[in-house]
Amino acid sequence: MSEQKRKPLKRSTRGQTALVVKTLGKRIAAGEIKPGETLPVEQELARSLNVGRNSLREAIKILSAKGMISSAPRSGTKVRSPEDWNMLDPDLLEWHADPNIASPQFMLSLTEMRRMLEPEASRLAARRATREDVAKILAAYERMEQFKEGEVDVQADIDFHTSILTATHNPFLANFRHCVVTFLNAHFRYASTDVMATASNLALHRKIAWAIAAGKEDEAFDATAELLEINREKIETELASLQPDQSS
Amino acid sequence: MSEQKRKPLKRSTRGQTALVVKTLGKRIAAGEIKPGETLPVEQELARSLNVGRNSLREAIKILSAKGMISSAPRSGTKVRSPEDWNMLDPDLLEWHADPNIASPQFMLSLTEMRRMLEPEASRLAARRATREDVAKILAAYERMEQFKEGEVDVQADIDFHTSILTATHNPFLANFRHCVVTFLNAHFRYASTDVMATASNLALHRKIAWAIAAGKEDEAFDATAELLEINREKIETELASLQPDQSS
DNA sequence: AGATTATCAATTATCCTACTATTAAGCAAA
DNA sequence: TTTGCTTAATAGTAGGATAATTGATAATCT
Repeated sequence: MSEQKRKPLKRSTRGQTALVVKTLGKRIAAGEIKPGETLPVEQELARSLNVGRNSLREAIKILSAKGMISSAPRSGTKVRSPEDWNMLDPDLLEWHADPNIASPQFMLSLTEMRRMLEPEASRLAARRATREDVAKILAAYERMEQFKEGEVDVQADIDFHTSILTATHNPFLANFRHCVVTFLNAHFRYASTDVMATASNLALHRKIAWAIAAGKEDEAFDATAELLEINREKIETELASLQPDQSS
Repeated sequence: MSEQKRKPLKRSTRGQTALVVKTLGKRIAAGEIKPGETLPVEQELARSLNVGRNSLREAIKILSAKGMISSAPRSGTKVRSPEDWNMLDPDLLEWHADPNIASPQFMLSLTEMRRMLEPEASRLAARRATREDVAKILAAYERMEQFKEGEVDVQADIDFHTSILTATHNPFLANFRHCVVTFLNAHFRYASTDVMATASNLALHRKIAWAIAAGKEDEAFDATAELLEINREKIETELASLQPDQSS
């Protein structure tokens, strides 16, 4: 028995912290652990999650950095109020977009943000895009075009809007791309694909790309506003059909 | 001396991690440690910062959560490209607004965001504000009004704009308050106070508050747009005077 | 009795040591 | 030059010990 390996456990030695972050983060985002509630004490929580105390603590620190929880000696670790959460953090966006968690309100709020930012972003892109920026936008559009009606390349759509945001050369707008990515991925899961893959949808994207490439600021703005307006209407009817009763 | 306590070191037992986060975060934000560069190995870095390895690791995890660095065994911990940083994180905003770090470009980008979001936010506030929301907005305005010409209550100004963003009942817009807070604080440090404490500035704020309270969406939008437009012009002239040569 | 102060105990914060798994880099063989 | 193996450097994980903070409780004083 001297050669006994004695560790048949799968016990991955890597990614423990990230796993705990995701587990707790999703539970909190889902409201499973409510604001104001106190988490179990370190030792107990670490044991129940099958990780060492260090891994748990590092996960706790990460969630604290995202504004979801706060710790203090003697008081324990508590879930903070949702208005303190950094909702624009990529992880929080992803967790909230989870099919089991995402609310219509979440999607509508994202849509509102897009309608405020993206038309103006297209205008700025038309003003400031470099040759490389324009090339990326056009390349993304061409990938969208190569798909037939009824099909849809979400990644191409994402790249299209992301490259426009990047072309504004405004770091905050560029960061907003996470919202767009989250929204489009979630929308793709919900919506019937024909919503995104219509000929008119493609035509509008082309109009935007050309306007930016030609430096026509107003046209870029208007076309983007039109695209998002159409999008908004579809979202609202889709969400309304998902839960027809809205009156309380 | 036999009773020497042998711990004359200040060695605070609290806040080590937060201190390391701030130290490294600011260094990275300032470009002192450049993207792609590798940090010293854990042991060495912990020693040079006078903290234990755990505290350092927790700080590293927090900075990773903000997108500033990434770690891997054998490769070390590297500073990521700025486009990966979560610029909307409150800490990153604060670090970048540091007088020794903040660039005119940073302030202009923030101004751009404000001009895109806040007029529309005022419109939404006019549409959705509850009685409590309106009360907070009016209270903040009254505090601004109580100051005489030439003086300025930055906190009241911050509360004014924050309460409007909250009144939109859009969690992403509400989160944008960190940008406004950062901007106003930084602006207050830079600008001569008379820029913010003019009678016309106050009058515009009152117009906004009343429009929201009365539910007049278009008026709220227009007044906010006007306020920010005036702001933008002042910012641009201020920044231009700070560094008159822009040609390369 | 009511208020103030002192004590206690629960909990996180920090530090330390040991061990593991990963992987870049160096080296040898084909 | 390419391929494959070995090695060593590094972050990841674990668990224990101690310190400091602070909410709760008991004790004391007015």
